Amino acid sequence: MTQQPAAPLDDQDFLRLDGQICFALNAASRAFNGLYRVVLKDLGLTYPQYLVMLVLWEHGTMPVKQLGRHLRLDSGTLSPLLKRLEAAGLIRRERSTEDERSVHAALTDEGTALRARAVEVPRRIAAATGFELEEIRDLQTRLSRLTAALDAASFDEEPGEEPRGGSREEL
Amino acid sequence: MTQQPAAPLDDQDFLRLDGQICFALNAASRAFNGLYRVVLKDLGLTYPQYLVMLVLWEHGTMPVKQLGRHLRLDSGTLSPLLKRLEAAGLIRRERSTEDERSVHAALTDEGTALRARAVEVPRRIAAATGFELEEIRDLQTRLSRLTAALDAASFDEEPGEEPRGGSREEL
DNA sequence: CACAATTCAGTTGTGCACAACTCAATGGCT
DNA sequence: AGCCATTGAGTTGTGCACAACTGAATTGTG
Repeated sequence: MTQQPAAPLDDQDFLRLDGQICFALNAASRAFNGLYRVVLKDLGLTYPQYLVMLVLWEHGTMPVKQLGRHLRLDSGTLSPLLKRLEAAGLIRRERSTEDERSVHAALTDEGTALRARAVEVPRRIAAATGFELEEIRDLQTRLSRLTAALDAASFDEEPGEEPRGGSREEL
Repeated sequence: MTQQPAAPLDDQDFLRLDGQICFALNAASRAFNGLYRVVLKDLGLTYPQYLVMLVLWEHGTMPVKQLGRHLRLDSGTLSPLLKRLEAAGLIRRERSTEDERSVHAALTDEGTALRARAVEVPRRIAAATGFELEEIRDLQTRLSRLTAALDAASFDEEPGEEPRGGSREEL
């Protein structure tokens, strides 16, 4: 758009460009969040809580650790979030008997029942955005590649970190 | 990937797909944030603070309101953020004399000087991700379109909200 | 001019993200 | 068996996002 064919980019251009892509991704994420906030209000869920419920609806009872791998969240985020879901009566948390360090998140009847009302969420989102399935798929693929690249990059930039278990499951 | 040519998607598929795109965008945003966190640590800036500084470096002194339009943030987010930037000595905040409701954010000498160290940030990010300029541009365009669509959608979904000034400036 | 509506920054309260930490349970190693 | 590093969940503290609100300054209208 503003780029002339033969004009080399200077520092100012790079900073401006950097701001643009940062901003675009940030804004898209927040805009998405905002739309879901509106749609999910009926269900009494926040966006991250919805993501947790989606995983549980699909996979059933699951230890917190594994939930964290799926959603790429650590216990510092999940613990209070799950506590709120439990307070809302949607899940139960029970210590594993075979490994008492582990806590399993399980759907309550109420949590299971909520799924019936959640099935309309994707429709409402899709209808609101007017996006084609293919378009969504394509964007998702690009974002996943971006995430993978950024992960690897963060890892390299980190001075001396421990390997942090590379066997992440893809959702 | 898992989609068969002739198989119609049922509710479960839609929920799973919804989880995937939500998750992908969320994860990408956080991964980006994480990489910037590492790179920006040297400058003593967080990612949103960096975005604010980028705007000020490019445009100079600017009222909080306008900053909010650029970054799509309201005073509830900007006020404490700017207070921290002021505490760090990077900006000054001064009430406008012509309109005492308005507060202008201005760079201090220290804030201006920080730009010299910030010019390497985009290079480090670019080097870390290995992305081509064109690829970044393309993604940015898609995300901007997505944001615009989501904005319009949120607006339509909102039961009865006030117009909320539609003259947003594009960064 | 007076008064009501609007605008702007700031505050409060809730929830998420993440680093750094605690603590108990576990598993490997001698 | 005894010791110690590791693992898993949770807590604490900081910062961001956003809704709802406050209060002061300004603007519009009669």
